[in-house]
Amino acid sequence: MTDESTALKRPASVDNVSKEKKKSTFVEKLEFEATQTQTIDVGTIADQAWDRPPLSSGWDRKPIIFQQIDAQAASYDSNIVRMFGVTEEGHSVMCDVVNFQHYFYVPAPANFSEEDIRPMIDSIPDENERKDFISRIAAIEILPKQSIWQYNGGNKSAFLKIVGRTPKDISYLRTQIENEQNAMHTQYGLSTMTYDNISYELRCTIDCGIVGMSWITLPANKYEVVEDVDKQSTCQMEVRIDYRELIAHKVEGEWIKSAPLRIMSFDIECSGRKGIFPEPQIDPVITIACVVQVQGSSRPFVRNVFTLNTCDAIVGSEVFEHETENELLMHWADFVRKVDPDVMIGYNTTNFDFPYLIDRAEALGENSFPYFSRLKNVRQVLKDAKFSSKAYGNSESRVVNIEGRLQIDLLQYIRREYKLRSYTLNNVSARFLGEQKEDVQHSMITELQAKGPETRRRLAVYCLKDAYLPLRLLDKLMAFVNMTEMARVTGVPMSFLLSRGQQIKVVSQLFRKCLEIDMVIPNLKQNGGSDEKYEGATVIEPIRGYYEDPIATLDFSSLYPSIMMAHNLCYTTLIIEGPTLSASGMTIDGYIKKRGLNLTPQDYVKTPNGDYFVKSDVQHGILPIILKELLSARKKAKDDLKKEKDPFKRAILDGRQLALKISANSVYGFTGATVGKLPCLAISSSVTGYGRDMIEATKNFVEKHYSKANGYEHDSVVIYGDTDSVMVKFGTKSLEESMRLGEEAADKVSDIFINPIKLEFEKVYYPYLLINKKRYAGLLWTNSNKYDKMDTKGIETVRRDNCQLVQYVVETVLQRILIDRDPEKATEFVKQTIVDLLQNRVDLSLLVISKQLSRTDYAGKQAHSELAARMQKRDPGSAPVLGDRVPYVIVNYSSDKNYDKSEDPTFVLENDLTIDTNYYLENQLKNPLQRIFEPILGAAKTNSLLSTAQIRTRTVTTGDKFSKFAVKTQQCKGCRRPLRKPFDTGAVCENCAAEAGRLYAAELTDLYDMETKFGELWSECQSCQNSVEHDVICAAQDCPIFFMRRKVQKDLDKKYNELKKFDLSW
DNA sequence: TAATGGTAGGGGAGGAAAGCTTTCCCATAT
DNA sequence: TAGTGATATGGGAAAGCATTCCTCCCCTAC
Ligand SMILES: Nc1ccn([C@H]2C[C@H](O)[C@@H](COP(=O)(O)OP(=O)(O)OP(=O)(O)O)O2)c(=O)n1
Ligand code: SF4
Repeated sequence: MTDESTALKRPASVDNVSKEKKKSTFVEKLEFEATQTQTIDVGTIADQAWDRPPLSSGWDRKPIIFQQIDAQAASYDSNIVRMFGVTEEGHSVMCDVVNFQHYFYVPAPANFSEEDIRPMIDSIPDENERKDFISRIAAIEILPKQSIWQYNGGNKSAFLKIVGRTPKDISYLRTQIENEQNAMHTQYGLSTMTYDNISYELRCTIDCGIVGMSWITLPANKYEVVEDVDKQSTCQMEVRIDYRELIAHKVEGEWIKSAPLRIMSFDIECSGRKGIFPEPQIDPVITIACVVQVQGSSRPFVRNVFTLNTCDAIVGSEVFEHETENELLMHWADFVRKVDPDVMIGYNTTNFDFPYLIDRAEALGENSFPYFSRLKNVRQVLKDAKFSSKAYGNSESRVVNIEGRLQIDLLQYIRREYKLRSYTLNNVSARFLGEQKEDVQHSMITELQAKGPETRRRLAVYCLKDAYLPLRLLDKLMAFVNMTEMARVTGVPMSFLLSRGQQIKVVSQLFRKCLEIDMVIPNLKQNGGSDEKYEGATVIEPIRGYYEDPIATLDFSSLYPSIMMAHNLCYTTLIIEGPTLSASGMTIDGYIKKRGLNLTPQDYVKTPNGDYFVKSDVQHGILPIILKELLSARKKAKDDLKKEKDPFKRAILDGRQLALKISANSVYGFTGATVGKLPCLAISSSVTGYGRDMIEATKNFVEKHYSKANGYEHDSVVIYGDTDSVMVKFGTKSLEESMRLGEEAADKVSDIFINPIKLEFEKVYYPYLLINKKRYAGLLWTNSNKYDKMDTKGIETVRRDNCQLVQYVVETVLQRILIDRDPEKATEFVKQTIVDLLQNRVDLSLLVISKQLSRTDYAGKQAHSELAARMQKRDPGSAPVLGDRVPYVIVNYSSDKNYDKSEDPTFVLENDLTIDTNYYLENQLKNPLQRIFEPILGAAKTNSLLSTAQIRTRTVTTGDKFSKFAVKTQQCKGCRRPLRKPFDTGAVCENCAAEAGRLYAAELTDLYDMETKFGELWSECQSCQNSVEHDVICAAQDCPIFFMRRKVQKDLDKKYNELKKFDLSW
């Protein structure tokens, strides 16, 4: 779509170039190719350096080899599967996979043959219904297949494969057959149980062996080229191929490589009214910035900004100015089509940028705007989507279809992969990129936009920076690489990784494996999901206390997956569930005979849970195979981790192996998911049953073997253990000795169990503070020379539902106790902190608590949910929504309920509300500290440290108790006596008037200190915003600097006023 | 055309329930 | 405006309060 209407009013003016001499450091960072700043062709943005490489002639007679980025059924109503991808040279490809026919299976009735098919269908009484049925059928075949329940009642081997054309046909046919009233069922005994209904999005890719982000070869002469005039897409190559002709490459050898994908990151700015979040019906889009980079390269090759109204030039970036918003939007859409990105990324693009652009264009009546996908005639529309899972929480989003372009919203990725207190771009970039990001409020954006080309330039630079950050995050977090790996290992398209859960990954793998061995999966009727729970793992009752001897930790590696592999637990190997067998009153022998199964007692095992499974030499389970693959991918990741030295990269690699571990554990979880596609509690509860037996056996073995009775110096004690681990006190004081015993014990225990079950000696805690189940801390040693780090589990240092002050204090206290071994120093620190807190000297940012808003219908009132509701009333646009974390502080208020006292930190700053320091002492600090100190100092000392009375005396003696009243009743600056209004006009009372000179000087010093402090903060912000010539306008909620700057500013104002009073009295 | 891995567990907060004390009202004795 | 003895005592209901227990919720360890 060429677009003459997006004429640029004016190329970036030449005058402005001179200003570039004094550009900020950020802009210099942005600068990469001076040639790119030349003036731009008016009217069109064709012929740019960013065009894809031209096709060589005769390409259509050679094989097409490309990396596929998205392969999904084109629609519910068609049998075309549409693939988009990129070749190694960077050519864009769209390939329609044709002739694929969707299908499902039904067990054939007894003694059924080809000849019976027609009469059976003819038995449908209603003529229209029959015709409808027949018209949707493409074919029916009788095929030998096994149900995955082969031993558990489903030992049919002949299946009818019902072939339709489109997913819609299949859905119709299935509904007919599953209906118990249907004549084929009542007259011919056709089962109403259907098999192999996988979501149509995956069906074809599974059958073709295509996994997410894999390479495809379209052999020469096997594909058909779509002529330019008929092209539906904007891709360079548009072809069609029969699904049987394409070659899907396994991800191995050379096919591990990646195509040069184009990633475009963008960000938009909207003007807003004061205190109101921008609304697309009213508030215009004023700036859009884009940065485009090839995956894997280190430098963007396009940077540009689309502005409303004029804007001064920016070195290293193109500036496109527009007179109207319509032009701006249309020009941007045109740019997207021209630069043709394979991947579009940003921060919160799913819930903000894309919906805003589309809604805004609609509000402006710009109907031709929402066409920036790779399909020319497909409109981009918004659809509401909900996601709900225990692990990822509940959330709502508005998704937009952009055919052929992957969307990666970094916010969503980071939310899933990293547990953070706050997910604002400011906080995320501070954490991962080590730099604060200034945050400009919407009313300020409006001001910048209104003033002139220079401030608009500032806005544009700000927007550019925000557009570039997601790219840097993508790179630094290796998000694209990790997602590619996950898509390839689990087989799902990359887009599923952010929009779907764990189930779909398991389903994808399960169906692939079943297809290979001719097995079919029943479609269980969704019976509303019974909320049946089963018994999980054992947590050994801890022997609580503070241990100054080394505690060795033994841990089964990948416990549940290895149990499933060792005992061959799978759908395909289940003979019968324990409860069912006992209900029937039969013995297992009797049952096997009755079923006519050819199994001897050596062929199967009974799990601790009482269920029976066949051994792997009879039938090797599918789940164990899947697990093996997942674990080997994990092992690779763990090996990379071992090699890496850089701490940040290690953290990233750790995340990668963790994601793979969770996927493996989710295979177990999937069998226990009663609301899932294929629950099988026999498997999941057998797994946990084995696990319980194993931890018990391990504990017993260790305690029995390492005992005086057995010739050792001490009796060992297992002081704690959770699911797959035991913490052993061997009794020795020597670190080396405990490590040696740990190694040895791990080997001995491993020998008891079947492969691949393995107990590993992991680490020694020394010293070790065991507070409670799932709560402990200790110094972690993996070698006896130097401890690795302090490790804390479950306690406040790793939790996000308290304030950072608590985290900081607890962390410091633990360090002083565990590392310095100096509890005295720890108590001193606590005392000082409490004094600081009660005297309001603790920075507000340390007092912010945040909790996730995880539902819409809370049963009771909660601090965070009530605050969210109040904020909703103040400004609906900026209030937290489902799935967001709500930051709040507890302030003094007339109610004693926390849900009344919670308040938005920014609101607190703006309205000068006072913090309820007592809450932070009593409800935040006290209990966690008590739990730590008590095992070490004893109850008496701890109580005296933390008792209210003691704290009060300590605090009062330090004075300054009146500071919080200072605002209300004016006091003499000298003696603090309340000023008597008519007599004492100035800052000091009559009595102190003589001393006024000295006091004034003291005040001046104070003021000077504050000004210095403010100056420091100010210049910190200026360096953050990379400009010393501009005022600081940032209001970043997560930045501690912001809070300090505001507080000092307020204090300064107060001081000025006080000093003014001196003037009066003199 | 729905889709959502599992269980165990600590700990904070709110709110109902149960228990205790105080207050109030009434009947009765003097 | 109509009706008025005064006082002490005990019992029981109602009200107020503190405590306990349970449930919800968050987030974490496996
Ligand atoms: N997200 C998780 C984490 C754990 N588990 C279960 C299955 C695990 O096998 C078992 C033990 O958990 P670990 O955290 O010790 O993890 P693994 O033993 O699987 O891996 P490894 O110990 O090798 O890191 O708990 C689970 O179901 N889901
Ligand atoms: S407050 Fe200052 S340091 Fe913090 S993000 Fe804003 S500009 Fe940067």
